[in-house]
Amino acid sequence: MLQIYNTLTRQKEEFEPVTPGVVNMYVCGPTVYNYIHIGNARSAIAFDTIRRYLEYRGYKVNYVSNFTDVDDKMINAARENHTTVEAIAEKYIHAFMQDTAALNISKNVVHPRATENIPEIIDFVKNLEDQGYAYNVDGNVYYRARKFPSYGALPHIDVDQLEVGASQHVEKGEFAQKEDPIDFALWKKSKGDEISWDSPWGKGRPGWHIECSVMSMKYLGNTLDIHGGGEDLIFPHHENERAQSEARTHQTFVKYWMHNGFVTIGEDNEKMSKSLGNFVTVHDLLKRVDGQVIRLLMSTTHYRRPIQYSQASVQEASSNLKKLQTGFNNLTYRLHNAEAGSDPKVEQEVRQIIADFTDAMDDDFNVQNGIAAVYELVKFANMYSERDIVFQNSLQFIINTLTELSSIFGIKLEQSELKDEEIWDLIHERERARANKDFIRSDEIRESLKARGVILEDTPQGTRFRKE
RNA sequence: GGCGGUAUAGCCAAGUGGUAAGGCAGAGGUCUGCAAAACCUUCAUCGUCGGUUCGAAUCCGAUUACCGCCUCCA
Repeated sequence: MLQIYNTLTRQKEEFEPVTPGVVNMYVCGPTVYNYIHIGNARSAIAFDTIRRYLEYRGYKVNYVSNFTDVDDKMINAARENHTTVEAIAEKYIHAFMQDTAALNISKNVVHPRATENIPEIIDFVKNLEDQGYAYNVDGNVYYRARKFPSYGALPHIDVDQLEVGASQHVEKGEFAQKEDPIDFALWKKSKGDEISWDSPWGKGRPGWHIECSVMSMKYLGNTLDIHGGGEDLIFPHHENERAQSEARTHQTFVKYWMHNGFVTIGEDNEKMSKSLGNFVTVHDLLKRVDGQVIRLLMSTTHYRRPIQYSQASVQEASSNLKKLQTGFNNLTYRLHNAEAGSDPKVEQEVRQIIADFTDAMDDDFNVQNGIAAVYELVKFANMYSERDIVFQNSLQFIINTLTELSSIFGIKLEQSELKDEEIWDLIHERERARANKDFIRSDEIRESLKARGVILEDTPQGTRFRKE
């Protein structure tokens, strides 16, 4: 039984999607005014892993993640770079696709953009206005938050105790126009020559929250199974989405609200964020760290807990990735002299590990215990592949299982290949030298290949190689 | 000020009443021509104080520290 922690109820709940066998999930994507940092990547990775596990469990997953390609930050970035909002969006959406590909995030994602859904956004806002949930003040349209009875339920905030402006991020002028400080903008009047669209309220552009309501329901229906994002989105972003959407449809907007914890950095473990300026972009990190390492680093802490980013944590992830890859490589190497048939005890053991894995992941995606099961499998595989006699089917079963479980964490395991004939010649020459006990020559070859990134290891079954 | 989270070995991190999973790093060992890889052994009484209980990392109370949200944020 799969259980998911729901931010709304603050409890783990049994997972039952609206339509049996199908999961409609929406994950808030970035505002594309900059390269994504590893905090953004954490969110993308956490939900990609969740998605892959749901698919492993047999669900058909419809996954939508937006690009917010118009807002104040976009406009400012365009202005500072003397270019257009569209050009900024194109540049960083392209970078996003490259970065997430390097992190092996599934490409099977619908990526709608706010600017491609303006008519739908206007319709949505108009509907809220007609229902009395929204009001127009001089071309700015606001949502009447108190009219939505459960406003504050998702973040568990008592609206009357909200200390307005406590985060010191509110523009002072904005309050003057609103009926109530907690109201929020659905549609913003354009200032001067900013990017804008015609609307019933004059030229303007969408507010921050509206695009997610519109696009999620457009692609996934009125009730989403899962809506995810970083925990900083709980309030106001997701609460406002919920208020808008349920006011519009009078139906439950989301069954399971899921929020990931932050990536922290530095001695104080501060939240990494663009506004604090303490961020590391994925774009830069990929220049010196394998995407798979980042993927594993982000995959091995429970999604609701913070992850500390440091050199040490990267190093540890790197060691663990190597452990998986080497184990896989050694296992695959044994195939060449395995005997036909299978050992039922192996299958029994592996099935137990799979059960442990599934039990862990079913508990709100407990990846630490899930990955522990994978390490257990690797240990078992290492012991098995060193036996004198191994069976082909058993070996293949372990290989398939290891490949499948690792892929849920976005780790692609592959056997090293050597296409360079010269290297093969050297390997064969070394085998002859060893047979003649010419260890000087054989060590020389091993050293020279190591310098070229090819590690040779002698086993009772022959010389095994892997790429460093 | 309101709300929430976290504190377990050098580091990361499981574990919700019965005498502390796993990983990284370290130490010792086995295997090997030597290596490498792998395997084996070894390494903590759970922030502090008090309480409940036959028994608590796990429940209750208090306390300390750190982090986050309170309309920029994943």
